Amino acid sequence: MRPTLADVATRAGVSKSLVSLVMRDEPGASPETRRRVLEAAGELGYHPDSRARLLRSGRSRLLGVVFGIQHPFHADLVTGLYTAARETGYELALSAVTAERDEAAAIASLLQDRCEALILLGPQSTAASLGGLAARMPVVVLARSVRVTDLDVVRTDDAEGLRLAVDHLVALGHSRIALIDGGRAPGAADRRRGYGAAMRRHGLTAHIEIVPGGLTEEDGAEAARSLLLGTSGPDDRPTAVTVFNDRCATGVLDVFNRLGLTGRESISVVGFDDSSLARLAHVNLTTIAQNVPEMTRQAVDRALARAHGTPDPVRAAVISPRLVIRGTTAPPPQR
Amino acid sequence: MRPTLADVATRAGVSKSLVSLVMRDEPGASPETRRRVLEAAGELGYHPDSRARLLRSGRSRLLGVVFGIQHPFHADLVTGLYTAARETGYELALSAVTAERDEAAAIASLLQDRCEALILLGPQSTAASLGGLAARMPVVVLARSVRVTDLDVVRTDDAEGLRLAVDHLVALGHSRIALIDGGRAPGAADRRRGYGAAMRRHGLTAHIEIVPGGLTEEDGAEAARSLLLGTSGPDDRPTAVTVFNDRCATGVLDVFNRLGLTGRESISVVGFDDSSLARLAHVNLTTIAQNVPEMTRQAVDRALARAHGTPDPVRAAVISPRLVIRGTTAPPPQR
DNA sequence: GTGGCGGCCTGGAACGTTCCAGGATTTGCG
DNA sequence: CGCAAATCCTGGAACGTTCCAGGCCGCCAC
Repeated sequence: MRPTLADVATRAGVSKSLVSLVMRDEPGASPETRRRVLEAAGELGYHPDSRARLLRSGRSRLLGVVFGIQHPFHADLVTGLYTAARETGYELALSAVTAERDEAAAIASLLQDRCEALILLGPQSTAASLGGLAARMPVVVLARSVRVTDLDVVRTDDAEGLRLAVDHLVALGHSRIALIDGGRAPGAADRRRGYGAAMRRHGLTAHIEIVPGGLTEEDGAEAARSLLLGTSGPDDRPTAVTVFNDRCATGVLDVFNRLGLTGRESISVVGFDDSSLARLAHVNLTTIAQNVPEMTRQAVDRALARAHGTPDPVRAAVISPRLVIRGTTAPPPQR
Repeated sequence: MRPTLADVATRAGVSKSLVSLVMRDEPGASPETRRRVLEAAGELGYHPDSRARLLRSGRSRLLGVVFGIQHPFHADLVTGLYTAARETGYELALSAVTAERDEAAAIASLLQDRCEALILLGPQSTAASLGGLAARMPVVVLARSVRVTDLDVVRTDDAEGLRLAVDHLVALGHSRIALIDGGRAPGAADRRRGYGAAMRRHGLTAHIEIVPGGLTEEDGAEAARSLLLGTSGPDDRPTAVTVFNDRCATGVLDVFNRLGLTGRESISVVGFDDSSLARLAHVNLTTIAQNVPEMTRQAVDRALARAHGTPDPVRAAVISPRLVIRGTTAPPPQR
């Protein structure tokens, strides 16, 4: 049986209450007893039982997080959430969405844990069901835009991201710039809009070309092939392409490399996310970086504010992304 | 305030105990009252408080899982664990290791949750500290071999995996087969051993070549470059390479593709893990598949057996891997 | 001296559940 | 018809914490 407060108390020769004080680092115990209590706890290998602790204190100091375990960018976000939460003294309760465990199941399992708030990473649920959830407890949606009241949204300014990408490519001298799209993925619609607007602003309306893509390497590879398919040669193709996300962009790059598109045939590629993937030296992908530390900090802050009954009056935080120039973009080849 | 058992009880005009029975689906209530209770619970939006429930019942029905959030293969394992756990009626409590949150912190946070057992994915801790942990609670180590009593180990037969890889390459006609190594990573030592043994068995002792590598794409890319560096041409190189894991192998492939190593210069590549990465059509990596469903099922079963005081007498489950032939291996080019 | 105050400590009542012992009421059966 | 068994239900004691109301002591100021 695991040791309890009472065991530590008898061992140290004090009362349960005092041990409780010491474990929580609260004032009210002399340095000497404090030392004795900690020693006893150590010897017994005592760890406070969070269940009992939370049951009694009413507040769980727990933040529920729903994320997609196969999604590398979610890994970056969870990493950020952990550090943001640590500063506030809250713990994270993770619940993963997998191929065989849907979002509803992931959320349901957190509901039993009495989290004080829920942070959902790029959720797929309908606006209606998110609304229903938000009516029952504080909810923050991260990395997806959703028009529902009673919940906070923290997301990147996707349109601006694509403006940055297009501006960069135009500045390098490109005009035939295609977009490989994310379909129904969170943020995809905004990125399409941003792409179209930026192209038009540069007077490149005629060169707008949107290729269906997706979130995975696979989708990127397919899109890259369909981009080249049926073109008669380098003159008949975009000289640059901006891609829905880094993962998809590596698929695109892979196809380009395999086909040996270098020199006169080379095509610039811009990704999105600045995931750890993009930073790898051999990939070295120019990309639009989402501001993960800022996003995760805001998500945690807003979740807690809502939990404490003082929600931020501005429901959506739209964070500016930033362009990271690496090796996959260059001036268009002379043809 | 969230409704409690007592609220439901008064609303339905019965005792707390009765409501408790009904909520747990236990016999002992008439169909009619059962209906009334469920109705009352529904109207109030009642959800049982798992904390109180677990506190009282002593058993948490919770399995702690420590995993590396940046590690794609761990994502596959967690997915398997979820489904394995569901069949047993247990829930998973996830705790991630991130760049800024080490394994000790991940474990400590689970200790507070009174999990009935801990499953550690490829842990980095020393054998000694694992032993200390195992003395205090049931522990299963997954995907790493560790010589410690009082804990279960579930792992792939790494040596056999490399034997499969080498046999396959030899059958194709290769003799100059190099290994790109995983260094100190879990399983790496066994894979080195298996590689050496298989090469010797085929009389290829002279061709044994071990290149330092690692777990990431980056490590793979570097190893690939160093493999080619200083060789005078195709005749001076291995014709095949077997790589520590899929992630590292994609780095290797990437460099090979970029350098345009095709036809007469092409080099076969075998990965390890059969992660979702390898299955992508454009990567199409020949690899050694770890049997994830079997490993995760065993891990959960052994964790529970240990938790219930009936540990499997055989402390280590060594699962056979299987060769998955895809597109990155072929007979050596005629030179 | 005595009152008061601050620092240190204790006892016991919650928190929301489960579990146990037993109280009614009905049913079964000789 | 009576007694046992079965069925349905209730009350209250746990589980391991936190929190509140106090108790004891020594010290200082008047």
